[in-house]
Amino acid sequence: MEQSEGGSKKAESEPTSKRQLDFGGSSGPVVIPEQSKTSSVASQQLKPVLVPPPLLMPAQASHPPVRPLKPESPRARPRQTTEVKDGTPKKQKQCNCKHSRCLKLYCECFASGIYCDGCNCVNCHNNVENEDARREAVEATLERNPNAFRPKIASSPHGTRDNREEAGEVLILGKHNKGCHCKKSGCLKKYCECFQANILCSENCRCMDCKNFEGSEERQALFHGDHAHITYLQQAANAAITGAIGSSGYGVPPLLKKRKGQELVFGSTAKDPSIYRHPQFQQTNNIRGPAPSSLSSSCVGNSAAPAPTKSYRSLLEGIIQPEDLKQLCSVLVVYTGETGKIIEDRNAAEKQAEDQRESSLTLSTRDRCRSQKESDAERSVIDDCSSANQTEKVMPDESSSDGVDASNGRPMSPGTLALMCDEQDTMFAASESGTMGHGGNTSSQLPQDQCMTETYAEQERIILTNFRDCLNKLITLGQIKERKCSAMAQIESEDQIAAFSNSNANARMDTRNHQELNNGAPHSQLPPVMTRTQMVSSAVSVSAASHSDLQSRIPFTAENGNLKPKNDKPL
DNA sequence: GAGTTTGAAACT
DNA sequence: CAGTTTCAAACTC
Repeated sequence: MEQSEGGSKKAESEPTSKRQLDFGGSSGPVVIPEQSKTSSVASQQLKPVLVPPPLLMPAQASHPPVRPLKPESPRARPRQTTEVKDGTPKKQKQCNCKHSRCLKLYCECFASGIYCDGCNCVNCHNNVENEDARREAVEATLERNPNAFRPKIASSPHGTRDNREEAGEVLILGKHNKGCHCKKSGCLKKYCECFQANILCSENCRCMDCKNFEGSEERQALFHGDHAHITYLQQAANAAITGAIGSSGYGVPPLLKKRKGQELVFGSTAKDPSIYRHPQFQQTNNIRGPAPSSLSSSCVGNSAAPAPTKSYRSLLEGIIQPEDLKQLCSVLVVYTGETGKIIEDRNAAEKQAEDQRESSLTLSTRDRCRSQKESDAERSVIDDCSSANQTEKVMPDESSSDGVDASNGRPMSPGTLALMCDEQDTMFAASESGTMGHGGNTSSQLPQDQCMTETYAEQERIILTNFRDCLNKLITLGQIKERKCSAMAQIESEDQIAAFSNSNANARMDTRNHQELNNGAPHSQLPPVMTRTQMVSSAVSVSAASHSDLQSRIPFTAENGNLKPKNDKPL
């Protein structure tokens, strides 16, 4: 090992000026200004802080992992932690390295990209005076791992903001890039980098007997009690961990314990971890909490398969994607165009009729009644469309291809425009121009204010009614999926128990089952699981069906920007 | 504060 | 890439 070369206890010898340390090229750290001292650390010089680019977010900033905002172990040695409050480091960590010369990632200062300063290390080379050695060490480290100085905690699109957690002043966002590999700590101690960074373990982790997942009773307890309570719960957690580990090794429940070189019985070979996103697939070891199932408790992963994601996932997550929403919005936009077309055509017809009658009468109440009747009829037609059983899909740009966008001069209500917010780029401008009419001649195309109001109301009613139906369909689909997941989980659990009770049993059956499930192939005992594509297709087809059905039922077509009755049907 | 435990990093 | 060793922080007593 590299050992002492004349202990240079550097704390007194080093300047603490900000410096750009060379971390080997563009990936090197960026100096951030020395933090102003706080009263609590007035006696301490803050180190020049160097963080790898990109600049880190407060909650995930340092590398190694930031200290949790809460809880801070009551026994934590005060001098060691980099307390972060409101993103402001209050105190720099001081390492105690003895054998690494502070030139390896063992050293938190070095790993954080900062010079040692005021540390208790021995034979430190992580200072200006040993810049060459330090640079070599940095290069060697980067050679081993190019991301060595990058943040370990990546913000995650799947990060969760759980109300309960937020209430407990804990923000759980991001995930560990490499994941932890804890075996004995239950990921509820600061040994665990995830826990230390105040994040949930993720599918990147290969930990055993993980309790650092959303819904974990132990974990929640840690974040909700007062300090004494936390201590008590920590002890309880310790007891739980100790007891769980027992003589049999890791705290994986016997039924679920992973045998070395063998897949974890439950779902270790699942290709799609999203299957675990259902709460019923989340870890519930020793938990009788929110998670309704007693399935897998271990987040033991497998190199071939990521461990389950442990944060709560909506039933519709993975089914409804942003693009799906966009599509749905597009469908709504189409409806807007269609209904606007209908209404405008109706108005035009009315106007024409009026013109023909000319000076005879003013607009009669009879027309009003007729308008109302028609709108009711149209609404019923569209409502009907919601349940149409078609599978045609609607492409987002279909509205434009139909020539039924707002550029045709159809009025759009503010509410409808709001619905179209996601279509701003392509739709909003068009709708604006549409509102203005061709050539911007508003007065010549728009009906009277009263008619506009009625038009808006009617249009919105139609659109929103249809949208409501779509949402109802989605709810139904989610419920279907929930039921299937529940059934699946139950049968899975029974399979495991049976497999383990049989000494010859192994994980292959479960593996196969999971593969089947994840491939959407029929489970031997289960109805086929609806895949995301199927769900989305179904959901979208609700809209698409409505749209296409609407198209076929609406007695108008848009040609050359003008509305014309289909088949010369009379209005 | 000494000793132990733990898990990441480094090494083989 | 898996197993082992080294290391320093976290933790216990």
